[in-house]
Amino acid sequence: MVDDTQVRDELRAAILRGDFAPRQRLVEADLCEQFGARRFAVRAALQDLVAEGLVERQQNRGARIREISLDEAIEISEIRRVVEGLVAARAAERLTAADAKRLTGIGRRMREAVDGGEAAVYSDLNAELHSTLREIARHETANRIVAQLHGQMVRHQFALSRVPGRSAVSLAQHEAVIEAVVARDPDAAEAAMRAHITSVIEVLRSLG
Amino acid sequence: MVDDTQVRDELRAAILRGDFAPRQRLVEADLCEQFGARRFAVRAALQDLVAEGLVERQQNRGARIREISLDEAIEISEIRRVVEGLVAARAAERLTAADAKRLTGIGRRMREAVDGGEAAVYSDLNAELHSTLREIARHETANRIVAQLHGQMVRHQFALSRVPGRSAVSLAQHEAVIEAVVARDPDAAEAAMRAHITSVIEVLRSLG
DNA sequence: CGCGAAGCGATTGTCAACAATATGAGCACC
DNA sequence: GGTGCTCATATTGTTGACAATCGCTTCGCG
Repeated sequence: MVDDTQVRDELRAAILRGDFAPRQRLVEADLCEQFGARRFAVRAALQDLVAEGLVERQQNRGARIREISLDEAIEISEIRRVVEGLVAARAAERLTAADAKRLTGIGRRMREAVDGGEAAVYSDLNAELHSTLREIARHETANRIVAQLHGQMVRHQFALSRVPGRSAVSLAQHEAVIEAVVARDPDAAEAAMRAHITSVIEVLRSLG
Repeated sequence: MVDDTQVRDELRAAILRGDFAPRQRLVEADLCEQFGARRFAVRAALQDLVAEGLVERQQNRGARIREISLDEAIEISEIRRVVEGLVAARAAERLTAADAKRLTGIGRRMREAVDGGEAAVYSDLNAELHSTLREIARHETANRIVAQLHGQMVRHQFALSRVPGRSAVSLAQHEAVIEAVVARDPDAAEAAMRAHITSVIEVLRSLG
């Protein structure tokens, strides 16, 4: 059976993968064919993705991929700065010995990836670090918000990763975050995470 | 004609007004009658409110008012602490002379309300202060998130306002926020707002 | 009397057809 | 050649009807 949450998840994955261009129209009939679903399910999926901020709808003109401007990407990053700061602080408070091992392992692999010039690997580790911190922090509300905002940023995230020399700067900041969390110092962890995302915001500004 | 956004807005208003109890079932047919709408529109409205976190749905068992536990209310307040901190800082940066006048006016009326023992008036002014700051900050993303989280908190907010001696403590904190914003000091404004919401969180914890 | 199966009413989930609307092409007219 | 109008077409919005499912009651059987 074709579950409507399945259509929603597949469509979201396709959007995050970059299968659709910003402002591209999402014609319901086409999506039905693409996902082998009924129009009813597609419609429900679209409504959900509107709520997630990935899709926008206009009365009688259907749905299209929402375009996130650079200004909005900066706003989103400003929120992420404070919310992920909270996540980092809380991870520092709740850290177990096993968590510490995981984090230092990610840090080591990050350094290896940067030294080896493996940009794609580093990008994956970046995602892994942030999501591991969220896992450690166990803050459901924060996780939901960060996940949603992250989804809206995918396209800009890609642009970020292509800025030359970015990974070296980013690596040092990530190591500072890991160090503070492993030291179980919430204030330092929050400050380090905020410093990291502040630098992301500065790069975004420089792209304007 | 009965617009489905209209049903959604009315239903949301009813929930925020406290017309429904937590965990109360929302039977589609009843809502149709109550709002004079078709089931189609009610269904779409419910789906939107699920996304807003006010309603929850279970397969084949329909929708009910989502109950927000005290723990979750604390989590939500932790997010609000950092996001409204950002809003306050940004309001301090963007403040105009007219804005300053509005804020000091709200502060003066707050003090009068507390001195006069008018709890309801003070509660309204509280909401007005926070929303005025959001207006001044003009941070769309933050506003959306705060509005959503605030909606989920209504019931607990009510409990808060009934804590004896709360308004005197709260007044001083609000005045500190206003003072810092009017002084155009972003860091002080953020700190003052965080201190304010920290105290809200402590009261919530004490209720557990 | 206890227990499980079957039936029932209430409610939600799904559908295919129909209505309403926007968009763009073709045409008359200036 | 340009401009505004009309109409065809593609697409979305809405409907009432029907199917599926749930929780509960009742009934049969040991």
